[in-house]
Amino acid sequence: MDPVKFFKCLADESRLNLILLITHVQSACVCDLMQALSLDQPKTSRILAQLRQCGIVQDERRGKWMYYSLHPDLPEWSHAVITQTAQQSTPLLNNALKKLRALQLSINCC
Amino acid sequence: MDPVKFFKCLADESRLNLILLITHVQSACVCDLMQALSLDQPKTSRILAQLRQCGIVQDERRGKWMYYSLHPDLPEWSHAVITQTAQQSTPLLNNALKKLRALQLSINCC
DNA sequence: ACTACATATGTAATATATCGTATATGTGTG
DNA sequence: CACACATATACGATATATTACATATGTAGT
Repeated sequence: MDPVKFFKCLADESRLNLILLITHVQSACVCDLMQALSLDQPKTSRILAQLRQCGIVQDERRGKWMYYSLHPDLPEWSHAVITQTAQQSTPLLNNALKKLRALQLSINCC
Repeated sequence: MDPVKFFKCLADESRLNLILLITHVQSACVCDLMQALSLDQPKTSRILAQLRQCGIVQDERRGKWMYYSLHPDLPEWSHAVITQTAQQSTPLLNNALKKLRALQLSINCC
């Protein structure tokens, strides 16, 4: 994992929030993530693809849905950076996390 | 310290290497840093200004020279991220660190 | 005050990243 | 196989970041 590429992924509000949301809930589908952060679908998908290419997340298909989670082979140092950061809370992230958890409990989708 | 702004500072090879060099040697002047990384003077100075504005480093004048060091008020989480990353070694950084230490021992400047 | 040296900043050109929109792909269901 | 839904990608427009070069500022010594 190249440190510069890694930090570029964290250097954008939407990307960072997606990473932190996934870190908090272990695994989530695109539709829940985009709703939680009020992002549009192409943007969400594009960002997740970027994070996947970088090795930060992995995807897994379950029926129609794609589930994203932190990549299990993430080097320890980068994993540590992410968990350090996940403990920092911003209003936006807190709010999104609350929404995401509610979505995951509901039976709407996924 | 806004996480996104912070990670933007780390998301560039020159900026990251400057931060990591400073982390390793505690304190260094601009001329030593630019030589160690083979960067030109305006670029080095501009980057250090950027990092200062972001609260990552502080500067201190000693005669003609400006010394840069990590900012003492850096929040714990960002300090942890930097030290985590500083333990990762890349050939470029190792080489620059060796050069920087040699420069700091010499009596050429500073 | 003049000079040499260390560092900082202005500015325009260029490169890079991001976004919105349209469209494509993949999956399950009738 | 037609349709609905979830997700992915292509592409042009726009914003943002980076660089190179010139020049400015600050400091010490004479």
